[in-house]
Amino acid sequence: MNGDDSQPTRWLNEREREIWLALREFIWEFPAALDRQLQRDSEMSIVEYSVLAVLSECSGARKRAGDLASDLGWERSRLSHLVRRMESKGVVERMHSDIDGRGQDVVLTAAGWAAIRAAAPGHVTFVREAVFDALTPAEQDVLESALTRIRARIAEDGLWAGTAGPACPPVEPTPEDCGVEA
Amino acid sequence: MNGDDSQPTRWLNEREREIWLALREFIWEFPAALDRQLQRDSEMSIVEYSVLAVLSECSGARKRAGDLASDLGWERSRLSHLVRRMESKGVVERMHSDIDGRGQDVVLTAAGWAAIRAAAPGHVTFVREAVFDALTPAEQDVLESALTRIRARIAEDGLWAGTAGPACPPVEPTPEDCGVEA
DNA sequence: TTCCTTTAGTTGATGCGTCAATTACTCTGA
DNA sequence: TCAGAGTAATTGACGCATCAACTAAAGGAA
Repeated sequence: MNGDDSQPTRWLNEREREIWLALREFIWEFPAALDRQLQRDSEMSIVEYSVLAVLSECSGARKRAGDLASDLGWERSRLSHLVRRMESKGVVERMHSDIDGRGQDVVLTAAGWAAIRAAAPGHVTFVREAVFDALTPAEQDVLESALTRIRARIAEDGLWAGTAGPACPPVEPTPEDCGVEA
Repeated sequence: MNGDDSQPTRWLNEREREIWLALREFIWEFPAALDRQLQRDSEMSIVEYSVLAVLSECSGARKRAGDLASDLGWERSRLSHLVRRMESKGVVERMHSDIDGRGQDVVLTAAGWAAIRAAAPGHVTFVREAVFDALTPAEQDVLESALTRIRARIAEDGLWAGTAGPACPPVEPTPEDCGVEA
């Protein structure tokens, strides 16, 4: 796909332009809006939330740094920098792995648990009200299918990088599972 | 909307979680994919492209910095930093305004024209093939309507910042309009 | 064991966006 | 005509992401 000069460029028509502008605005503003909601209500960024969320879902609230990075679809170094900053805020800790001398585990602290438990309801409510309450189930299906097809097209071209993993847990964070007091 | 603790949080169910993960991945990866395509094929970023695109569509390929910033939905300072970098690459120039001593006009140079004319076909083709060729017209309508409603919901909450303007011209850049040779 | 390769994670340099402060100019009203 | 308020744009500091080294440990083969 693309890179073929033999055909004249098919420019967008008026209707397509409208749709494209809506899509374009959406992809720039929606992530920023997620960030603003969390910053406003919970004083954390969406990326910090993502880390806490993934940790809260794994047993012992503890995970190898590399696994965490690949769950999130991030580079190791991005996670490393972020974990350092989060450690200084006291929401996570680094502990060296029992099984691999090179490894570092990232662990949720009690403060981290408190932070994710406080932030999750507001975040999920925001997503539910902004997205799910705004769309019928049929529209939700079309949306998912459309986005998935767009993704597949771009992946064919080798331009879809990440499996920007789970994160933003739609399920309730349950410290009990991990032996940490709520 | 939001901020109401009186009702229990409505967590996402399995189906909603699936949809949310698809949407979430999409909003993080799609902008990055646009950037990669332009970087790969035209050695420019999507934000540089946006500036060139807006300029290419205005008469004289020249526009007040402030107007340009608001067209793009950006802060003035972001544009100022970017224009400085682009000026050093030779694709735009700054000239002080005739009508307002405080003002600066940003002007497309001949090299800037060449750059946008070379990049636009590939970019538009990428968008067409990734988005429009992947969706039926009915799906395109649902998509636009869904995104617009989500946007409206978030705007009610005061969390939708920008009118991330036009940019990424779906129409062919035409230097003739501006009295610059192709 | 010893050497070599691979892997885990960190670090520092760089680039970009945001925010607050600053400069320079315009506009308004006494 | 001049003081004060408002506006246009720039600048510098800071936070975060990316990339290219770099350190340290694991794994494999002779």
